[in-house]
Amino acid sequence: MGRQPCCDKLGVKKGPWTAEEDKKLINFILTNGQCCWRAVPKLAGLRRCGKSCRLRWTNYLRPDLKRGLLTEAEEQLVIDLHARLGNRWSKIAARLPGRTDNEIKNHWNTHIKKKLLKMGIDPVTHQPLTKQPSSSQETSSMPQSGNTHQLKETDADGLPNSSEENSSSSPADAENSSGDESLLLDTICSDDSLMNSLWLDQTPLVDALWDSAPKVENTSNDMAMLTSWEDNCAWFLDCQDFGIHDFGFSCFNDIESNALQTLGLEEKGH
DNA sequence: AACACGGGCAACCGCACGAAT
DNA sequence: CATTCGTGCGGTTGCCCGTGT
Repeated sequence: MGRQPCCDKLGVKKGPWTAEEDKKLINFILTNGQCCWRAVPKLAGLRRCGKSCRLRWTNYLRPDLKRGLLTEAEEQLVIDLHARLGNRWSKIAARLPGRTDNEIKNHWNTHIKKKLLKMGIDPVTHQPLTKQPSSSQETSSMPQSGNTHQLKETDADGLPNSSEENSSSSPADAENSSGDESLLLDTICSDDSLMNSLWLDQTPLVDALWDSAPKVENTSNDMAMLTSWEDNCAWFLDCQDFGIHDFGFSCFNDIESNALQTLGLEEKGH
């Protein structure tokens, strides 16, 4: 059963988004909410694929996005989550409100991977790189095998069993139970409360994370979050001319609780 | 100053999955 | 139950920009 393309390729614009298109999209979403992405381009007056609109919104335009480089703490959390979840970027991103899977994925590929390699850690398996050239080749030349293996051995949703995880008794842990690995994790996870939250599958860990982050501009203040976003998207201020505050911008007023809710739902949903 | 190269990031592509019909 | 549709996800690509020669 052949799938139809998500949109007719004819007349669909591709490539970088213009400020004008951004404005149109955000104006539409704020007016109508997120529903039926396929219809969005038409209704919003965009010559874009619905998919493209969704991506643009989720990865770049969402008001609750935290722009800028990942903090040290965020990076460490990503490393640790990756050790548990593998390349399930959306799951990892769900643990870092304000960050997108794409952003994390890019950051992983461009920064963290190298960092780990420098530290002598295999970014795929999270095992210390072995000296034998053949085995290191093995590990790095089977991109997903390690991860898929890990995934199969974690929960269906890829998250650790709360009770078992604390005692590092998961198979994945057993797999990674070399001294070096625990040393790495110890180094990474020096914050006990943070790690407890993590393994207990509690979203507030991110708050702890942000609180512990040295240069966090938003101290769980949603307006601060908005402000930082506005700082990064000067044009967004223009959108106020469209009457954003009139049509439901309040939906972003309680970003943190929304994020927590969303995360809770997501975990149940997946 | 000009060119080549590499890194970083935004965006696209194709597949998978779940809901709806 | 089979099929269709919409969406989400992960991998990959391509462009832009900074740096080195």
